[in-house]
Amino acid sequence: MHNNIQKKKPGRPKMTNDNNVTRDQILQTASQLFMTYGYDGVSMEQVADASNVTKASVYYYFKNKATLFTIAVSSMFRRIKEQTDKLLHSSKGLKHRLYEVTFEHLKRPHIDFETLLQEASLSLTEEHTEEIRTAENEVHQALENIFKQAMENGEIVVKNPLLLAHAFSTVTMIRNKKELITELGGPEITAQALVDLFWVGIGPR
Amino acid sequence: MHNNIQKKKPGRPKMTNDNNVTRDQILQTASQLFMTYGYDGVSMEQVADASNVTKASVYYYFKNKATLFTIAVSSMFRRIKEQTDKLLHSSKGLKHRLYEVTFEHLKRPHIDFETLLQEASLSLTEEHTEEIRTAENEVHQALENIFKQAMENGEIVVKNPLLLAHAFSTVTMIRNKKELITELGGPEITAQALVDLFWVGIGPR
Amino acid sequence: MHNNIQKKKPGRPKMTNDNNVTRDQILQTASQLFMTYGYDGVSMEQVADASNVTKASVYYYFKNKATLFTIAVSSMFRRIKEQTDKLLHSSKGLKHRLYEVTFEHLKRPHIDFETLLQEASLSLTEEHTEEIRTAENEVHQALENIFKQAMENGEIVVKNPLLLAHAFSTVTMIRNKKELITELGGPEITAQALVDLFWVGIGPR
Amino acid sequence: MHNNIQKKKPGRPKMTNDNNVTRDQILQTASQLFMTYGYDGVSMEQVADASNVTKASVYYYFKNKATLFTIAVSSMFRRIKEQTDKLLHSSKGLKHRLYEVTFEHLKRPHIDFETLLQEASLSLTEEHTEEIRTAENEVHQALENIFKQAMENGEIVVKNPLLLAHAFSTVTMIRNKKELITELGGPEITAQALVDLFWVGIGPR
DNA sequence: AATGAATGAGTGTTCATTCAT
DNA sequence: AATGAATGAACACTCATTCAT
Repeated sequence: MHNNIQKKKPGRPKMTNDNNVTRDQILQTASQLFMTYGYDGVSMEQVADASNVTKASVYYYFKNKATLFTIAVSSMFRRIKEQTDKLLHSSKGLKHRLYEVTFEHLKRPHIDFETLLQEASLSLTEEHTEEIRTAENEVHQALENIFKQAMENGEIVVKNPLLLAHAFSTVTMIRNKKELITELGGPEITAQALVDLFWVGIGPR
Repeated sequence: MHNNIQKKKPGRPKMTNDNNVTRDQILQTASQLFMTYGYDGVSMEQVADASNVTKASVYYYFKNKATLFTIAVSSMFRRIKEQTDKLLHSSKGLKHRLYEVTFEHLKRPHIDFETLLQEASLSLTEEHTEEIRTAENEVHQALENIFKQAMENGEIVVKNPLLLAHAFSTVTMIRNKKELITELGGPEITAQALVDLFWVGIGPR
Repeated sequence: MHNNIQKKKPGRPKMTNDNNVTRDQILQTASQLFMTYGYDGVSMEQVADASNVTKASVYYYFKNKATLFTIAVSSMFRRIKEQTDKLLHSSKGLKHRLYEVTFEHLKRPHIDFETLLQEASLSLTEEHTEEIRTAENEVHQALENIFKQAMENGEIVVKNPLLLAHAFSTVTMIRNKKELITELGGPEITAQALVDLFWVGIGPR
Repeated sequence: MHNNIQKKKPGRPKMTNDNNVTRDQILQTASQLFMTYGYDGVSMEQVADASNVTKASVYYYFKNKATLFTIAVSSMFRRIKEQTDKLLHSSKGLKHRLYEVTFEHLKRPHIDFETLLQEASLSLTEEHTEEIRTAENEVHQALENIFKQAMENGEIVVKNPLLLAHAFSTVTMIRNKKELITELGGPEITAQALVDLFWVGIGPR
């Protein structure tokens, strides 16, 4: 519209959020590092080096380590939630879908969220923790939704879908136990066995 | 029982490694701290202060932090193993015994062993890790034995007792999630619900 | 006087160094900040933020922090000198004029010039220091002129007007000692008492 | 006394406060540096280097920079107070004693206390500031006592000894103005002239 | 004219470790 | 057996400064 006189803004144009390659690079690098080595196990210099920028650049984008951690972990949770959500609309049976979630999980290297959070909590503010918890809950709710859907379909019989979601996401934490997984015959077989265990329980028939 | 009679030895008792009150004090303090705050989250000074000795004294008894950690964690595992072993000889049904193990677990504050180990692993030598793994395995074997016994009694039907032991010890890690536990109605009810879930599985009847 | 007639020039006025609103804004903000928090106590980012521009803009107008400081402080000295000069032509008695200078001083928040300069001196070049000294001297000379005038009028009896000027400007530095000023009954009374003290001395009559 | 069985304390004997050469070395070095370059102008590394110890050693004795500053400045004030107290009992006339105080002051290199404190105040806690203020007040009170004594002796006629003490300690701050002092003929003459000025005032006779 | 991005050098602080006593 | 003193290496964070746009 000719009414909108577009005064050219002075100065270097700001990168949009979607188009900030450096920031994204740092974020992705940071998530991986934090998931692998924990909060204290990762230094800002490590993050910088692995992102091919300087330490000061990391601080240009993120106020401090706690903030970087919070944003990195939260955005990772959101990616997981979206993956899980997609499964909700899959046509396959629940058992197979659980297998897929478990398998994805066993492949990725990471440490226990809960422990990670507790380790970091000394350095985080209330708001940081809250933000992460919110993102984490979204994952659990996505999982809970899958279970609810299966209940309505008569696929499973269970009382407490929320506890189920937690238990399931926890049980899949048998990871990094490389020796055990190898002993059992690799990630595929382990995933299959875990889901089976979960599915039939251990009580007598 | 004549085993329990503590005959007081004459003369000044020799301070052996097993009979050193200061060393034990440090060890116990250290385990608690490591379990609560992780490896990096605990400084040698903290351990010293909480043990009412000086930092240098801690180094008098333990060569370095990695060694202290290894010994502290291993001896803690051994204590847990003994507790679990006692359950093996209990006359109660398996389900109740699982409930007891789960309940004990939910009460104690601690972080995920696996994560803890991974966090520390940067500082540990091969031998350290091996020593801890050995102690940890003893716990799992004790648990596995309970499951095996139950299989022989016909109490449960399951294929893979080792995986079962791991899965069980992992699932009980729904701890520190105070909010979830509260939301579900406290540790007793949560423990009961978890065991139920494990017992009957989630598949259709 | 025809000198004062400001003929408005035709056409778009050229932005000269003296007629740049952004630059002036930065300068004024900077003087205040430097006077309040000292040289190291003020960062270029603070100056930029308080001036509603970006850090880079500050560097567009001023080569570096030392230059900004020099220009900001010097121009502030020149403003003070002009105020002091006006007093020279006042019809009131010297004692009252001293009271006014002292009172103005006690009201404004600022730190010791000398200390400020010494703190900054590590970062300043010879020329910078020279420029500030020159501006500062002008203030002292203005004050010296007031004293000289009073001597000629027979208002005061004193040997060394320059030392007097320094001593006076120094003694008025009893500021920021809010507690003392409050204890003595506020800035007006303190100003009066200080001038009195200076006027009659402390020796026996 | 033979009743006091002196159990030899284990470990390296603690250095008493009077006999801790390293700590004292750091303190003295720090006072000088802070007085010369201000709070921000002195880094912990500078202090360490100038004290011939490592940075970590400085932290062994002083919790942080603010604490080091507080203790260094306070103990310096206490040394000054003791010097001033000695003058109280001197048999010489007040004018001569003032000359001595002024001369001592002009010789030593330092920056304005008030400004120094304000600069540091951003980093100091309430308690730190309070501690320094207390030490500073002791100096002023010692000075006030000298003036009171002189009043009782009929040596001087003045209304407000506390203001006088402040004004005097402030006026002696004409230091570091090396050029001025040189121009006037050296510290001795400057000190003499300042006291004269203070003594007779500037009003007409 | 004005700005977003990026950085090198430095600062305060912590911590595991050593050593003489 | 136990300790005070001392340190090197690392870490989180800041800041003055530069540069392409």
